[in-house]
Amino acid sequence: MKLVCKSIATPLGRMLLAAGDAGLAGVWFEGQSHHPDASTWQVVQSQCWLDQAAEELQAYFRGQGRQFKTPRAAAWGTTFQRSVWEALAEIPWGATTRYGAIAARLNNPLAVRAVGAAVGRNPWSIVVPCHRVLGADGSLTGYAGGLARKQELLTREGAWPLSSP
Amino acid sequence: MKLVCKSIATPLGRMLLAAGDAGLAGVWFEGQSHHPDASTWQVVQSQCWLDQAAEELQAYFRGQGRQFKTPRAAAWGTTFQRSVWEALAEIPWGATTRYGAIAARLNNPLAVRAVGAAVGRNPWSIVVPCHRVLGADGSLTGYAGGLARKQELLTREGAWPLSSP
DNA sequence: CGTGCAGTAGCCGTTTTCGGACATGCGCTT
DNA sequence: AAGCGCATGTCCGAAAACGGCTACTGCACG
Repeated sequence: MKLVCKSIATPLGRMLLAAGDAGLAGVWFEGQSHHPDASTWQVVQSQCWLDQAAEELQAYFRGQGRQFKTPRAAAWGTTFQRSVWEALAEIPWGATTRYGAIAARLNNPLAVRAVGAAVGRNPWSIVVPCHRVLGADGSLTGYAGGLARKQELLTREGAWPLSSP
Repeated sequence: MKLVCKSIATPLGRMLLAAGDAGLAGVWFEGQSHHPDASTWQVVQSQCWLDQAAEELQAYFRGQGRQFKTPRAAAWGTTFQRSVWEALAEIPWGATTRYGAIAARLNNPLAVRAVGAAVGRNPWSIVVPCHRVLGADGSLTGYAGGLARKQELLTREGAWPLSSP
């Protein structure tokens, strides 16, 4: 699948958006870990899904958008990873969950660590809210874009610091 | 690259031809070793390169065609493998060469064994005449389509048994 | 006696590493 | 004459290492 991409500015730094014909392929912070190799993608000014996603992201940062409706088209990922990402996508704005809870939902309660690894490779930063997953004790644990961004995102959503541990 | 394919009958068994937009992608005996996974290719009745190659193959088997002019478009292969396949393509009808000779031509005389491995993965059976490569002592050594076919091809070209070892 | 913290040992999918096996041929030893 | 070791690029399988984790343990404090 051929991908096109464009970069946008956000309050948390520049982000790169990528899309194919079928939908949004990914959203990454510049320089975050697990950033894919974008050298073969074609940089464009405008594209259907890119524009829609950019618009929704800006709305999110203005506090005016609480969910993303741009269709996603996974360009990578194993079966397990995709099932984790799907579960992530269902966490509503302002809510949080735990790695263990996701593992349990997948009927694989012992695969907690594997879930952590999969969450870390979520290709759609913010859009698929991997930042809403906390450790069993409510700690931030980790974030591919850096813990500072994770905390900032949760604060903006009023989900940090935790009210009820 | 999207590939289309079709199967044809030859005196040595059915063969599968595959092609992309730019040219012939490969020709394999049914069930030969290193046969690629064709399950995602679209089977077609007719296509520019497929038709030309099929015609040339039939002419070859009738003894009326001694070289193939259908353009090839490699869909796989490392740099090393492609250079080996290019060298193979230059062996004329009725002639034979040795694995060592090819390695020498590539300025890599020690890579004899690697040449053997690469020859074995030649995607264009017959069209790129990997059957014209013999062991240093003139033995048949191996053929992805089976030694019987290799011998039959060489016999048809009057290159077997060897006249001058 | 609680409480808190550090260390530890399992859990599981993915990634990375590693060791052979090959469509060989030359040179050297037995 | 037959056998062994080595050199080369690639693929493939097995094995090990590596994480955005957790629950449990043992120990040091009040």
